[in-house]
Amino acid sequence: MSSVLSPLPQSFYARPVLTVARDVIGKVLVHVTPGGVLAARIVEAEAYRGPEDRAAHSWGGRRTERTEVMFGPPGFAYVFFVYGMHWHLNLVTTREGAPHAVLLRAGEPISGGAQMARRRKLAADDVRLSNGPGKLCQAFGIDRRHYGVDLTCSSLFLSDAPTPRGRLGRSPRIGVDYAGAWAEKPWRFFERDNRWVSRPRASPKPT
DNA sequence: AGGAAGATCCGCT
DNA sequence: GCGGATCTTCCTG
Repeated sequence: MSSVLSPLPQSFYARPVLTVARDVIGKVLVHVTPGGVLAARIVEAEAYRGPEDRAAHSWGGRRTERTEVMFGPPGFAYVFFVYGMHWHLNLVTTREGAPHAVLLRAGEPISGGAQMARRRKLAADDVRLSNGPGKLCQAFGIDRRHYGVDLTCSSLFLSDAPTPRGRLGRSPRIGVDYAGAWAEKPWRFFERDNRWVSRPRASPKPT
């Protein structure tokens, strides 16, 4: 049904970043490719709220060629490259001038599993297909070409959910230990008891 | 001009 | 659990 695979409007993104990060859990990420339609329920996401949030790339008002899209209107894709080999996908939120974004960290495949498996070199039922931000992008074929695309009118978009989400979990964000007190903020949201979540619980802290 | 670090993943122990 | 892979981006000197 094409009705369940239509882009959410800009108004979905034009809200506080923590609200969007929470509400995106259970929504469906869709990528229409020549090889077929890829779709996955988002089960894990994180909010990044520059310029005050030290964990955000837009921290301190850093406005560069890379972060530029975050300073624009909501509903666009912020795609960046890390660790020399991984791409990450963010949703720009809130309003123009507020460099806020939601990182999509994991998804549960519901369509196009064969293509995802081919890209990931795994079996179609392997949880490692998309249980992490880099894995999700590789499975979906997302890279620099998707930087700045309008998520309300592109082949890449977020669709409303055909099924309700499960219980919501919260924890500190992953991999931002360098951010001091900001690293402790519980700005990671995930669907509890879903096996596609990258880490079921918050990572233990050293004493 | 140079270098350090990174919103990670994978394979091995 | 640990370290290597791999390269873009940004800050410093």
